Amino acid sequence: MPCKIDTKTSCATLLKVLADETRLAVLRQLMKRPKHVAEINATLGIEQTLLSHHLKTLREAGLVVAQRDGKAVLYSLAPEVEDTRSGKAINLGCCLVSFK
Amino acid sequence: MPCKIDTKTSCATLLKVLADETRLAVLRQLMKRPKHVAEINATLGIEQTLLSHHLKTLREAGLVVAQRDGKAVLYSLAPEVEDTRSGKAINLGCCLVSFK
DNA sequence: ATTTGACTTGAATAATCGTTCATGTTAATA
DNA sequence: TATTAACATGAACGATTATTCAAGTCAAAT
Repeated sequence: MPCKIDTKTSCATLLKVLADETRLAVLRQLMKRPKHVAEINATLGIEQTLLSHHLKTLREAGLVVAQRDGKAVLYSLAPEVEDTRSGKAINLGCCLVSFK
Repeated sequence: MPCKIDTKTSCATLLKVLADETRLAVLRQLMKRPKHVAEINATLGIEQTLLSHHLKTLREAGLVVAQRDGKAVLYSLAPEVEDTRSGKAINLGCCLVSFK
């Protein structure tokens, strides 16, 4: 499935991806720096398979990108949604969600 | 049910309220000015009873406030979430959602 | 006092989403 | 090349959420 950040994708659809405790926590971590799955999960403490599903949701929405790093996978915030100014916000195109 | 904008309410819970096409459309209208239910629905074209349910959700989340006006009801953006600077954003406490 | 207009509410159903479990993939190591 | 570590996927199930339908409230007009 392609990236959801295009002209067709509604703002509500993208906000829905953001509107989850786990996924928000992941994004907040990746706003600081790229991390491996295990590292992300260290502070979450949920089942790895569940995190994997959430990461897929984030990927398909175009909010994060994954790249293999040995037998691990490194996740980072997608460049398209990165807020270069503050580094504390996520740019969904339709709206900007800024955290404190 | 009380207002959901308090310290206990998670950001995800509030974002979930925002993450709906209809509710977003309503908020965008109310960011401009207060409106009656019928006026809100004029541009939405959904069943009135359905809009009423969405308005309830917005009310319970503390995003909008309602006041009777004759036999109509006037809705406005809740003062707590209003962004006094831009007038184009919604302040959820945990984060600020700004539109273009 | 009844009717009408403008909305709200509750209950039932339909649709979507999150979680779990079993299995699959990929890359390094033995 | 078999094994293990790190992660992904698909299907099934349970929990939430959206939508509809029927009934109810409240204020103004008749």
